[in-house]
Amino acid sequence: MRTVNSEKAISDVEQKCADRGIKLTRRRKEVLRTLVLADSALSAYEIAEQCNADSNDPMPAMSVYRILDFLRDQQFVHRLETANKYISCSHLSCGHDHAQSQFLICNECRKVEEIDFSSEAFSVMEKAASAAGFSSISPQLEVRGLCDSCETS
Amino acid sequence: MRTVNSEKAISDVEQKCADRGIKLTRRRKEVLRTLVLADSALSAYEIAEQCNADSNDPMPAMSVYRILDFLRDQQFVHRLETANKYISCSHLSCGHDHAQSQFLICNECRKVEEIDFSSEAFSVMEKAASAAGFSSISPQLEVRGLCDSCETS
DNA sequence: CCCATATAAGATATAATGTATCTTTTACAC
DNA sequence: GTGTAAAAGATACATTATATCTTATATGGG
Repeated sequence: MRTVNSEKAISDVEQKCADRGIKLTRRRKEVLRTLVLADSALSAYEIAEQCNADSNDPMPAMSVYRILDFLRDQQFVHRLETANKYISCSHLSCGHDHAQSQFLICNECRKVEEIDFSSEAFSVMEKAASAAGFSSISPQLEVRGLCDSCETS
Repeated sequence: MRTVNSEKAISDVEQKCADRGIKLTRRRKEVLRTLVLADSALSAYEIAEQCNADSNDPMPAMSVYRILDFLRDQQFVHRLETANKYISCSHLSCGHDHAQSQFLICNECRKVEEIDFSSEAFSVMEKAASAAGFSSISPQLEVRGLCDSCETS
């Protein structure tokens, strides 16, 4: 569990919500905390399960989906389209915007790294896309692969 | 419907199967033909539906999944992980291998283009991945975006 | 303080996608 | 023809997600 900066991340999110005039309700905080503490990306039903493990007030899966929509709108959480799973943004405590997000996903251990590709890589891709008749490309990119430790083992 | 070279593509696949000593059965050919004729990527259940529209011998969805596994093993078909859909390989009639496949997917009209990124783009990404602790990355890449005609409209 | 309103959450049903497993059929070598 | 292996059929179920209607909570204006 990534406990070290978790509470700071959550209070930073609370601050951001206050700034934006939106509410980080108890339920929303539960979902966010679960994702921030998780070692890996979680499915919506896994999130519900983990929330319910710690609490006697069960979180229905439907609420998780609604809350994930909210958290994604606010860029606190990302959806990994290739995995049907959700992960907290790695920039919860940063002051600036992170419109772009690129993920490396290990096919073996499912570890996920959120990285920043160089703008060079992005412009190379945009050029290729443009040549193929695509005028713009999404800032979220998911690249599957093998992490170093899974590669060697 | 992309009828022009469809029959050629299918007979080329038949030839490849013969060369590889594997069977392109009637059912497998039905699924492949459906994908080759399709204007867009299809879900497994859409494939079943389309096969059944033309035939009075119903294709169960489970068979579609099995056949898709086969066709993907043989690289005749790709699975779009970000869309949970399947699409025929655009190189069915090529003689050489296509271990790599990159897709541009329009978020608006769902059009899919299979392209070849420059090896330069790939090596830039590999470098970024390596810096983040990933020793190898998948040759299949899916990039979402907007195609020219959806962008302008 | 109380009510009206809006937002959030709860509850239920169901759709869409995919896997597991066992049985039956078909193709093919002998 | 018969035995074997591959393919297809059939059934059940798991997982992921959406639709919709109801109930609860918060918040601002009288």
